[in-house]
Amino acid sequence: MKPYVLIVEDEDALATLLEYNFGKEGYETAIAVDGEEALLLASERTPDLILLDWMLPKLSGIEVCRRLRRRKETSKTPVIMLTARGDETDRITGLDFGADDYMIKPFSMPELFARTRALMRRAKPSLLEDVIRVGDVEVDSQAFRVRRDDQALHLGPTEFRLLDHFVRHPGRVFSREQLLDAVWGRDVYVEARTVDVHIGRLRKALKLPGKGDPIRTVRSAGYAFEAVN
Amino acid sequence: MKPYVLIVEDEDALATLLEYNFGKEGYETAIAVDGEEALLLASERTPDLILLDWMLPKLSGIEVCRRLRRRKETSKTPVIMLTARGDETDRITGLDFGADDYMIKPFSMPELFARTRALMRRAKPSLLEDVIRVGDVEVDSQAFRVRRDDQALHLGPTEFRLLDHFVRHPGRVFSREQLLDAVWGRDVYVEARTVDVHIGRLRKALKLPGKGDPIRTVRSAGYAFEAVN
DNA sequence: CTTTACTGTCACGCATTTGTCACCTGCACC
DNA sequence: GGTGCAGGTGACAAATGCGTGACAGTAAAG
Repeated sequence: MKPYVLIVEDEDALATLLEYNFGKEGYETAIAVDGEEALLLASERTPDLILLDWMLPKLSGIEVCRRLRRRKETSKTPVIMLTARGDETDRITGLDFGADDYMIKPFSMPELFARTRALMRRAKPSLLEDVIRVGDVEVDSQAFRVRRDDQALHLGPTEFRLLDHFVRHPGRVFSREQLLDAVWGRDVYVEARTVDVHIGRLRKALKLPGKGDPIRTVRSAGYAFEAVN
Repeated sequence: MKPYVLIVEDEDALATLLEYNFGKEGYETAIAVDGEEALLLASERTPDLILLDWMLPKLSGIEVCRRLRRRKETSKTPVIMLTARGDETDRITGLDFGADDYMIKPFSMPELFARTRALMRRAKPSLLEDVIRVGDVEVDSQAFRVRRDDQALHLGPTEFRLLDHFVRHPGRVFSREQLLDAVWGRDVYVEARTVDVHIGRLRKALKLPGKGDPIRTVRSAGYAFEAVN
C-alpha cells in the first residue's frame, strides 16, 4: 500500500514538480488547486500526508487547516505548510492552527522528503520502512543510525544522507551531478568534486577491519553502492 | 547511450522544467526556442524523441513537423506535440501532419514520461532497456557492468560506450565516422583510425579462452557486433 | 567566550586512459 | 613475386580522473 499524499498548491509548475517527485519516491498523489478542492479531495479519501500551500484561492491555508482538524478523519493527518520566504507571521500562525511542519520556498526536495518521512512515521509508522539493509550495512533513517556487522558507526549529516540515498538504490551508478541533486538539493551550488570528498569520508566512516569497500568508483561516470561479501 | 530528447519550446519556464525532469529521468536533452533552431539541432544529431510546442516563433510546429518528416533520418522519429487547452483544430492538424501523440498544457510529468516511453519503445525498443544481451555478452548500462559467460570484465570508459552502442544495434555495420559521432560525439575531432585502436582494445577486453570474437570487421566499410556461438 | 564538529574547496600525486604514430600483417589483383 | 591498400597492434607522451591531506569558514555546543 502506497502512502497517499495530497498536494494543495495553486502554482502549476510547483504542483507538477511535487507530484512527479513524490510519485517517483513511491507515493500516490493528488493535486488540489484551491482550498475548496483540497477539502473535497481530503474527504473523498483520507490522505496520509498533506502538503499545504499557504496562499490559496477561495480558502486560505489557515482555514483549510482549521477545517481539516475539525474533521475526525483528518484531525491527526500530518500537514506540512509551504510558505514564501520571510512570512514569519504565517509560519507561526500555521503551527498554531495545527500544521506540523513548514518549508520555506524555495526548498530542497531531499529535505522535504526527510520531513515527510519523519512526520508520517510519527503518524503511521507502518507506512514506512525504517531500516534498510544492503549487504552488511544497515541504515535506520528514523534514528539516524548506521550499523555494519552490528557495529554502530558514526556519520556526519551529509554522509548520512548520501548513504541513505545509496541504500535506497543499490547497485546503480550515480554521477556527481545526480548525487548533488539528490543529496544536496537542486538549488544549491557546490563543486562537483565536493562529492568525491564526501565519498571519501563516507568510505572512511564505513571502514571496518577485514571488510571490503561497499562503494564502487566508476571512472568518468560516478559511484555506486553495493553489497559486499 | 542515453536517449536524446529535443525539446522545442519557446516558453522559458516550461522548457527548463522539461529539461530538468528529463535530465533526471536519464535522458540527454537539448532545447530549441524556435522552429529554425529545432530543425538545425535535429540535423546536427538525430533525436530519439522530439517534444514540439505548437505555437512557435519563426516556423510553426506544423511546418517543423512536416520538414522533419521529409528528411530521411527524422522521418520516423517520435514527435509529441504540446498544445494549449482547447485547441482542437491544432490537435487534429498535428496528428495529420505526422505527430505521434499530443499533450494538452498543463500536463503532468508522469503522464508525459509514460507516453514518452510508449513511443520510444515502439520506435527503438533497445533504447530503454537497462541490461542488454547479445549472445553471451551482457551489458548493464545502469550499473556500468559487462559480463561474458557470467564472467565480469573490465572495460575503459570509451570501450564501454563503444560496446554499449554496439549491443543496442546488433548486427549492424558502422563506419568509423558513424562510430565517432555516436561514441565520441559530433563536436570532437579525432582521427578515424583511433576507432581501430579502440576496437582492438575492446576485442582484447572481451577475449575469453575458447570464445570467438564478437566483432566483425567489414573491409572498407566498418565494424559490426554480432552474437557468437 | 572557547571548543568541537562539519562543510566546501583546493592542490598535489598517482594510476589509468587516450589519441596518435610507426611498423606489421593479410589480402586482392596484376 | 611484386604492389597497393585496409586493418591490427605495440609503444608512448599527454591528458584525464580520482583519492586524500590540509585548510579556512561556519555553526553548534559547552
